[in-house]
Amino acid sequence: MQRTQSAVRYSEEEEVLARIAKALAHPVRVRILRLLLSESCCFTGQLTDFIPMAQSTVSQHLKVLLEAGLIQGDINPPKVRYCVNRENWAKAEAVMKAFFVLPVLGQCDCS
Amino acid sequence: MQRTQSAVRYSEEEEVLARIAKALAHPVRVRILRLLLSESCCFTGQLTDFIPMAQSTVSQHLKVLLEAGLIQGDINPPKVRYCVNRENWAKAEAVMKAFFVLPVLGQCDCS
DNA sequence: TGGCTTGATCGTATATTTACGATGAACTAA
DNA sequence: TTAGTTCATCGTAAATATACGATCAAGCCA
Repeated sequence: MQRTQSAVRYSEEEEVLARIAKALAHPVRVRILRLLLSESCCFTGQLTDFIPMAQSTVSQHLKVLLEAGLIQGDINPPKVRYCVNRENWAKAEAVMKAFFVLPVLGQCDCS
Repeated sequence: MQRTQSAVRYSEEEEVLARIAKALAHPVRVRILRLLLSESCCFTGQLTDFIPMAQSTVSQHLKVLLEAGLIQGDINPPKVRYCVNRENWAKAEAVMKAFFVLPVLGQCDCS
């Protein structure tokens, strides 16, 4: 059994899926995405009305989603309107689906 | 705009999805799951042959997946055989699917 | 101009994650 | 019993994530 490291290289799929998952890995970001998805259109700082957290914290989570490409912002001072990035959202869905579609093969007598 | 906190409560769905996503949020864990899924059956420490990391680190990642319920281990000393927990895997797939199935509603003129 | 609103960013504290080597526990084989 | 194998756990270091208040920037309105 190998016991030391030797430069880990991940495949594109591994990296991409992990990156998407990381963006979804906090309940507040899940909520933000659901709010953006369920509203008829984009959203603004009303987000902070639905999310009982400091404004700066919400902004930080928005940044994470933004950097993951899952949302985009329309700067319209003094307001900013956020919405789901449809293209990347579809990509994320496809990546997730492809991952879960892998069948659990064969029989296994694990306890 | 709200600027201070006031006890954040998340819905079950928000918590569950974030928990699953967190388990998938590292490329090595994605790889481990793919290995377990693609092999005809369970797996053992051969994992460390496919993953160039310290054995203790792989074990740590296995623990994360284990605690998320995505895999299970069959202790068969001195070996341990891991496999995907089919039931929870199906649940995870359902939760993910339900999340992504939310349509991106309406039109949006975000930049 | 001065003050208001919105929202990002900064500085900071704390918690969690990630990685490693070393060690320990459990069982097998000699 | 002794030695070897497999794998978890411990201890630790470094990086990242999370949350907050304070502040800054941009634009509005009076």
